[in-house]
Amino acid sequence: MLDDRKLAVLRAIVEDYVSTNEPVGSKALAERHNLKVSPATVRNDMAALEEEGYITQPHTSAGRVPTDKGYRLFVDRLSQVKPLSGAERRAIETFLAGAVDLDDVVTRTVRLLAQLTRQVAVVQYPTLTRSTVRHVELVPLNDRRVMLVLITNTGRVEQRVIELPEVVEDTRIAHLRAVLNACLDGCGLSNVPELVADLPERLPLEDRPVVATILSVLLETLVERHDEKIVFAGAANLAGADFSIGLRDVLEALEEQVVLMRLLGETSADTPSALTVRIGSENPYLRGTSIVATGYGSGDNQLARLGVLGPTRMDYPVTMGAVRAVARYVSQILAAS
Amino acid sequence: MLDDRKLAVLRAIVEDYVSTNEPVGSKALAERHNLKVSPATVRNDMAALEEEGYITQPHTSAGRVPTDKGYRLFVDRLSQVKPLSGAERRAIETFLAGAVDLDDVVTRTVRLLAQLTRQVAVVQYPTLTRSTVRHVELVPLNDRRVMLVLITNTGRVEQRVIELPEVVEDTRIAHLRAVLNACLDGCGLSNVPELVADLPERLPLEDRPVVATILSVLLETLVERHDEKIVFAGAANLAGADFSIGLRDVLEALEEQVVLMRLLGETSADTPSALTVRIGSENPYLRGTSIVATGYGSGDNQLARLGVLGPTRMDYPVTMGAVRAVARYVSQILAAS
DNA sequence: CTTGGCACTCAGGAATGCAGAGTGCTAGAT
DNA sequence: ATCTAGCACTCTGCATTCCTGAGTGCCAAG
Repeated sequence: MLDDRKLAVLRAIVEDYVSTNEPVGSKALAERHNLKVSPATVRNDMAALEEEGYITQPHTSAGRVPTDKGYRLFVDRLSQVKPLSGAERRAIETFLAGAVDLDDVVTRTVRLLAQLTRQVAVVQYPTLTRSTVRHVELVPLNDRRVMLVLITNTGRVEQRVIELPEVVEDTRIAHLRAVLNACLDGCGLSNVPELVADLPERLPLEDRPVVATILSVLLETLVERHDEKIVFAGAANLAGADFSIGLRDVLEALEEQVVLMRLLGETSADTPSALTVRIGSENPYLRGTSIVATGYGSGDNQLARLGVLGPTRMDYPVTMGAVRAVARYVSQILAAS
Repeated sequence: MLDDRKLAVLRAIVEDYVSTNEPVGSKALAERHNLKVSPATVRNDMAALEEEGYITQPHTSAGRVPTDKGYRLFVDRLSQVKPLSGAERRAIETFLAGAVDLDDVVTRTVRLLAQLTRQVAVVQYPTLTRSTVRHVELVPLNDRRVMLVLITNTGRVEQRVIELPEVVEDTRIAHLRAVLNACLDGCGLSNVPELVADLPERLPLEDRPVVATILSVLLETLVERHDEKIVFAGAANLAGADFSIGLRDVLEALEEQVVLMRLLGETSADTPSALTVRIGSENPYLRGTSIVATGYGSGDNQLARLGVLGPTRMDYPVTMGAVRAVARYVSQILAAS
């Protein structure tokens, strides 16, 4: 049904439309991409492509525009991910290498990606699930309150203020800290609940209420925060773009962590580092936008996801190249620290 | 030059224009605000106001629109800050009370303010300058690296990974931690530089390179980060509004911490909790927008600033009320913790 | 000082008329 | 069987024109 030339025509339409933002007609197409056939022939092919739903015309006697289905075919079969230039690679490397802590890595990454793609970049904070406890710290604030600080091997720091059920002197706190660290140091976060389950029973009776309070906060910290945090940058890039839906809706979605999480999607279990591309209506949460995302993290230790969001009319090869490259570099940085 | 009626006319023009977004004419004005004079009289007053530069007409034979100078007079002399409703107050209180840590307080505050004002809200993280050291923690990561964690009495946690110049065993680290805490615990952050100045000299010779490294990072953390962090929310509210400058410029400014800081402005030394209103061209960094900001923090311990940014055509009394109320509540919350 | 009257101005919408790009179809060429 | 050329047709976008209504400024009278 779709011979090689028709595919070439589709590819040409996508490329031209993406770069010019104007419906592309048969004549211009035949000229610009030396297809060696006449506009009339191209028109026939276009009619066939339209019949199949790959392209459409905004109105009679206008050029053609790719549909979501057309972009999908383009991404799957007609395009190649475009690698970054050497200069870009070096820029990424030096920019990310300057980060001082995890927060900084994430912030720099998201800005970098936004600048590179000229779209909105989204980065999820590394999940705690797969990381391990590096240190647990209890800091007395006054005699009824302590601050719990949890440090992971990925450099993430979680903090919570805990109201104690009774007055506790600093020496007892110091002792509890030692107990906690002995119990948890180096353990995977996902194992923490079982590891601390019988902890109260192994301690003197008078410590149990305090320990119970502390543990409940600790567990809460783990489950509540474990992959919620997510940031974006490059909203300014939305200003020019035109979405089928309102700009307002897009901005609202960006500020809603939950929606943003859904947009980035799940890392598929088998191929976590594969690029996911969701085009227009394929995306149930924010139609009219496209998303290019991928997991990051070193090897089998997938940490979280990052990607970009933009209009359906997007330069997919370039965007995919940038997302993939940034994911690799940030994985590398995180693995090193 | 400006008698009472002329001022009343100006107030009416501002109020009508803000609510309708259309140039307001003499006839509509005389009707809606029972001024008890005829449109012709109003016209004369308008001519005078225009002469003085308080209002202007977009084109001949259109109604009048306030100028920046007009808004300024309105804010200074013709309007009263509008307090929030009881329901709003309760909503603020419960929403902010649910915060679990400083990060959460700031995040909730900025969202709340955005929702309340339907503008873009901006909140600066509490400054370290006036806060005191609650605890310094050194966590060994491996034999050449430690993580420095600095906890302040405002609940803020700063973290840095430090590369040590030589291999250092954990016991030495523990000792250094004790020394640092003995030296700094409870001290104001601004005093830290002088307090640690002679620290290397008071330690055995072999510890000095390590201590020097740690201290340099510590000092860096203090100066670099001390009031840089700033967040915003409610960008979606920009979608409808029309600025004299491009939407893109506004979004870009919002993502630029430095610009944002400038926009919020300095807390004036004498009246730190006063509302600052900067209107349109009064604002050198982002003309065409207005900013309503104030300091927050309890009593004489001013922590930082917060405010909102919106189009010049803004409901100042309501916005000012919301900003003031939120600043008070967040001050209260922070003072309690 | 206020008011009513009046002529004047101008933005914005509706109607009109092009010009150009692009299409679909058909008949002929390869 | 496929490609090509030609032609009539359709439709947007743009400029032009016209008209209406809101709003003004000025003046003379109350």
